[in-house]
Amino acid sequence: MKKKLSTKENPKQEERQPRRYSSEESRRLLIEATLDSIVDVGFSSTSVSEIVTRANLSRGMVHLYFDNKDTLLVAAAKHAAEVYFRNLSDQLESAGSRPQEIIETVILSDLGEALLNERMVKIWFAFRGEAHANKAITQFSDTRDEQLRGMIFDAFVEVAIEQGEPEPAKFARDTTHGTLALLEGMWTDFLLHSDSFSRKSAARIIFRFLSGVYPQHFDLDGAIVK
Amino acid sequence: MKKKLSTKENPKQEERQPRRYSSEESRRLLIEATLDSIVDVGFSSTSVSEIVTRANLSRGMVHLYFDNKDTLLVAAAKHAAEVYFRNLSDQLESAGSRPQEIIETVILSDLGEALLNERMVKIWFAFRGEAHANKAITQFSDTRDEQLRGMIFDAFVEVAIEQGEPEPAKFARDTTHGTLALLEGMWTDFLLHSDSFSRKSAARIIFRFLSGVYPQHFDLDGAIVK
Amino acid sequence: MKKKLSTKENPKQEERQPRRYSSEESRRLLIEATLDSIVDVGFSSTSVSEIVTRANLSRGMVHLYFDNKDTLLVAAAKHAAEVYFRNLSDQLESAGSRPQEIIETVILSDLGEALLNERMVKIWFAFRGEAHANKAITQFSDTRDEQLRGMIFDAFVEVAIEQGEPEPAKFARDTTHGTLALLEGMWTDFLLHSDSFSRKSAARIIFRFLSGVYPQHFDLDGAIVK
Amino acid sequence: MKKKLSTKENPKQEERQPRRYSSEESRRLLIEATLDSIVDVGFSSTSVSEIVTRANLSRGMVHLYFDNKDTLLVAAAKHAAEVYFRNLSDQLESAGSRPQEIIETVILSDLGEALLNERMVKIWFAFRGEAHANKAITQFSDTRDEQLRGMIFDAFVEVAIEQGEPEPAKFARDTTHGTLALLEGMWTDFLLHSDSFSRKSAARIIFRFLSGVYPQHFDLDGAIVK
DNA sequence: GATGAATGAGTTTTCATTCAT
DNA sequence: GATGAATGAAAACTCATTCAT
Repeated sequence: MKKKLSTKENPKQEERQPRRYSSEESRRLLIEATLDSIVDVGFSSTSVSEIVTRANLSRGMVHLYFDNKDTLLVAAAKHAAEVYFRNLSDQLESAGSRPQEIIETVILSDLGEALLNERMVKIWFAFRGEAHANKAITQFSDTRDEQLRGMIFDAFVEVAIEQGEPEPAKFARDTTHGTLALLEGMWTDFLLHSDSFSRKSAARIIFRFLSGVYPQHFDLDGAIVK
Repeated sequence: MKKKLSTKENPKQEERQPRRYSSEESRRLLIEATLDSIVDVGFSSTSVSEIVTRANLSRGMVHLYFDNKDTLLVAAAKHAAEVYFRNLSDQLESAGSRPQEIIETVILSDLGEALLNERMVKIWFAFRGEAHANKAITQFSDTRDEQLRGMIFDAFVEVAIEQGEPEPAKFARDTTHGTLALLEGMWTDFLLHSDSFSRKSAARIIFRFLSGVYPQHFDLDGAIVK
Repeated sequence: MKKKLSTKENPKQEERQPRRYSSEESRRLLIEATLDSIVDVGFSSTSVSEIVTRANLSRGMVHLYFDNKDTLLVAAAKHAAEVYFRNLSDQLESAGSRPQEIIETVILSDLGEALLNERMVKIWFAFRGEAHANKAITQFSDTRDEQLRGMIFDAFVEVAIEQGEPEPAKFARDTTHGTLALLEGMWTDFLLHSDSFSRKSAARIIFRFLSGVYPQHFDLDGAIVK
Repeated sequence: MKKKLSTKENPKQEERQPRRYSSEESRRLLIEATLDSIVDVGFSSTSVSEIVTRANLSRGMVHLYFDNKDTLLVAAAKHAAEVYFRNLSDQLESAGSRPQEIIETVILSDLGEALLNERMVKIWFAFRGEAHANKAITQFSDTRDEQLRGMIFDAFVEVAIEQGEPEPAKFARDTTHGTLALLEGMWTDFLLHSDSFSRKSAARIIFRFLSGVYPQHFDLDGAIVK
C-alpha cells in the first residue's frame, strides 16, 4: 500500500487502472495513506500529492471524499484514535474482571506491541503537535479518554478500600492520574528513544511504583490477583 | 491546516523604523518570533512571512542570518531547549545539595510556572511532532537530557542505599526513569487539559508514588530532608 | 469570481427518485437549470455540478444530451432567444395591423413584464458578456433580429410616407434603428437600476421621442391610431 | 504589451529577465493584461496564467499586488471606468459651455473612436455580464454616472426653458434618460454588429430624435448653437 | 439508456528563496 | 549589510469529462 513518493517508477508500465474500490474502501485507503505519510515524512510534509501517490488514487479523490485536506487530516486523527481505543477495548474484554487484572491489562496493553509502536507513537505526537492549531484534531489527541479513566479509577477505588486507605477515592484518583501519566511518559520515552526502549522495563517501573502504593496488590511483575 | 497569516495589524501605521539591531539581536528576535508563531498559529502555519511580521524585521533577514527557514526552526528548537535547561540549572543551583532536595527541586521546578506553562508546552509538543521528520530537531526535543538524568539517578542511588535496598543501582535507575516519565506525563496532561491542570495535584501525585518506594525520604508534600 | 456550489440543500433528503423523463424533457430541464444558474450565481460560476444539482438529474446527463457543457450553454442561449421571440410574436399576433399599432406593440411588449424582467435581463447580459468569446453564442445574443427589424421598418416607412417625409426609407431606417437602440438602452437601465426602473417612464420617453419625429402618429401615451 | 498565450516562442531566447518595474507600473501592467485577456479570450477564460503570460510577469505578482484574482478583476473594472470617465471629462473640458454644446460633446464623445471601440465595448459588456454575480464590479459597470447625468440634465433644462416647455424639468428628465438610453443602445449595436456600425449614422439618429423634441436647438448634424 | 464515482488537467493560491537596490 | 519586490515551484482545490456498472 505504501509507495514512496520519490520512488521513480515501478518498472511494469502502470497500466491505466480504472480499478474501483467501494467508496468506503477509498476513504480508508486515503486515511491510511495519510497516516503513512505522517509517519514517514511528517505532518508538515504531508501534502495531498504525497497522500494520493501513496494511496495510488487520483488527486480529486481527496476532495471527493473529504472535501478538503483538513477534513481528511481530522478523519485520520479520528481513525487513529478509534484504532487505539478499539484495540484496548478488545484486550480488556478478554481480561479478568478483578480490579488488579483490569489495571494490569490496561498497563500491559498500552505498552504492548499492538498499541505502542513506532507508527502509533509518531502519529499521536504528530497530531498533538498540531492539536492546538486545529480544534477538530484536539478532541482526538487524548489517549486517555473519560471512559478508560473511569474504569481504572473504579478499579483503584476497590483496591484502595481493600487496602484500608482512609480516603480511598482521593487515593484512587491520584494513583489513576499517576498511572496514566506514567504511561504517557513511557510513550514519550518510546518516541524519543525507541531504540533503547524496553517494554519490560517500562512495565516493571510502573508496577514498582504501584507496588509502593498498593503493596498487597501489585509487585514488580504486575498485579497480584488473589 | 493552513491559516491566513495572522494579520496582527497594529492600526497605528508602525512608522518605518530603520533602527538597526546587532546581528545577535536580530537572530534572537527571529527565534523569539518563530516560537511565538508556533505557539499562536502552530508549526505548520509558521511561515517566513508570519515570522518576519512578528519580528518586525525584513524578510531577507531569515536567510541572511539562518540561511533558510529550516535552520531557523532548528535554532528555535535549540533555543527553547537551552532556556529550559538553563532555567532548571538555575533553580538547582539555589537548591540544597542533599539528594532528596535535588530530586524535589527537579520535580517542583519542572512543574513550576517558569518551565511548565502554555507557551513552553506548545513549543515542546510542536517540535516533538516534527522531530522524527527533521533529525536536527530531534536532538533538542528531549527535555530529559543525560546530565539531568545522571544527577537524579545519583541522588536516587544515595537514597536507595540509605534505605538499604538490595540492588540500589537498579532500584534507582527504575525510580529515575519512572519519575521522569511521570513528569513527561504531567506535561502531556497540561497540554491536553491546561484548564483543569493543577500543579499541586501533579506534585502530590509524584510524591505519593515516591513515598511509596522511598517511604523514609518522601511524603505527599515532597522530600523529607533529615 | 468562483463561488462555492450554491448548496441549496433541501433538508428533507430528497428521496431517490428514479422517475425517468423523456429525452426531450431532460434536455429542457438541463437548459432551464442552466439559465437558473446563470441568473442566480452568474455565468462564470455556472458549473456542471451546479446545473445538474438544480436540474436534479445525474451528472452524466449533460454529456449524454449535449456532448459537453459548451453545447449546453449554446442551447440555453438559443432557448432564451426563442422564448423571447416567441413571446414577442405572440403579442404581435394579437395586436392590430396598423403600422402604429405594430410599433406600439413591439415597444410595450419589449418593456412588459413578460420580456423585460430580472431573469431575462441577467440572462441576456450574461450571454452578451461571453458572446465574443464564443461564436456560437453570438448568434443568439441579439434581441433585435432581422425579421423583427424588417417589420418595424416597414411600419415606420408607411408612417413616414403618410407624414409626407421627403425620404421616407431613410427616415424610417433611422427611426427604426433609434427605437431599437432606445429599447436596448432601457434594458441596460433595467439591468443596472432594476429597483428604480419604471416601465411607464421608459415607454413615455420612447413615445416622447417618437412623437417628436412622428407628431401626427405618436404622443406620450403611445400610438395615435386613426 | 500584448502577447498571445499560445504564441509559442519569441525567437530571441527570452533572457532571464529580472527587470523591475515600479510597483505602480506592475499593477498597471497586470490590469492592462487583464483587460486585454477579457477582450481577446473573454471573461471566463481569463485565468491568472493567461494574465501573467500577457503581462510577462511572474504569477506571484497577481497575489503580491492584488491579493487574489478577484481583486484584480475589480481593479480592472475600476480602471476601465476611470479611463472612460477621464476621457469623457477631457473632451468636455475643451467643449463650449453652452448647453447644446455640452450635449453634443457628450454624444459625439461617447460615439467617438476614443470611447466607443471594440476593446472598450467588449470590456464593458464582459463586466456587465458578471456584475450581478460580483457586487464589487457592479459599481463600476455603469457608464452613465450621476455627475454626467446631472450635467446633461442641467443642459437639457436650460434648453427646455428656452423652448418654452410647460414642464421643463420633466421634459429634460425624459430627454436625458432617453439620450443616455440611445447611447447605451448604440454601444450594444456596436458590440453585436461592429462591422456594419457607423458612428455617423448613430449620431445622426440621436440628433434626429433630439431635433424632434428640441427643434430649435438640434438638427440632424448636431447642436444648433446660437 | 442512465448513473455518479473517478480522473487529472488546469485553476487559484501560498510561500521559501533570490537578488537588485 | 539590509531590504522587500520579485520569482516560480509546489501547494490546495475545481471541475468538465469519462466510463464501468
